[in-house]
Amino acid sequence: MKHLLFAILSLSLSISASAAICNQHLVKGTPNNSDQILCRDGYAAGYNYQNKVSNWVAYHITKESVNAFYKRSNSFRTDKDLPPAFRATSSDYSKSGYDRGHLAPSGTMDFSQVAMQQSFLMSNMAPQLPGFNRGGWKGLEEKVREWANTYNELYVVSGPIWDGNETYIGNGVYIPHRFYKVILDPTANDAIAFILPHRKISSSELPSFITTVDEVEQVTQLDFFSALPDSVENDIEAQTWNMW
DNA sequence: TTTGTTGT
Repeated sequence: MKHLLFAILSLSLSISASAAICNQHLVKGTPNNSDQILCRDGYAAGYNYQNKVSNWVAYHITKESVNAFYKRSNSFRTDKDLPPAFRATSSDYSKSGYDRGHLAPSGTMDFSQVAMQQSFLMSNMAPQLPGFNRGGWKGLEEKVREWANTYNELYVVSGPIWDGNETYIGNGVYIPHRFYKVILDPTANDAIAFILPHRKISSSELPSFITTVDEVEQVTQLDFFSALPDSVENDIEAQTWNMW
């Protein structure tokens, strides 16, 4: 009986702990329910069973979190929290010509060893061309870490844009034609958004991909920052933060 | 590289 009570207590504690972790990243709103929401220390993800890639990953970062770092593990792991039929695996990507590109970046999730390791779950990956992943995509995330230093605290949501005629690698991992990133400064209530074409891009091209949160919502059918008061949400989503 | 990967 003691053991049973202990088991129930631990289970409820672990459930409330993971809900609390999700709450931290989703406090400004959940973009949509997707097929399954995954809660990690460094980010929350809305996973797409059909495409085997997350529709969105959301992460709250601070000046402190981006300035702490653990050594990159490079240990990519299948996400066992997903039903087996819908899991992407490293072998899907192997010899495909595409990188296992992080949606929530390792370099931003490395404030603890656990958070860094969780960034290597395959549910946080999308097929990305090397010239994209190691070029402009990486450059934009470096910019995000700089902005976290400048503005103290940010909410970021990032993911693929699906247009319905993608091809796939391996056992059905779909290749996005475009990717988005939306960034909110909760202190000043300012936002900026990017839509990046999935091709080789350099960091110097990034300013040409700036757009509004409204535009990203239109092409993804997601709803960002819905927990903000409507007037604030409408205002920030229609303009671009002059931060570049 | 306080980063991002693949292939041997």
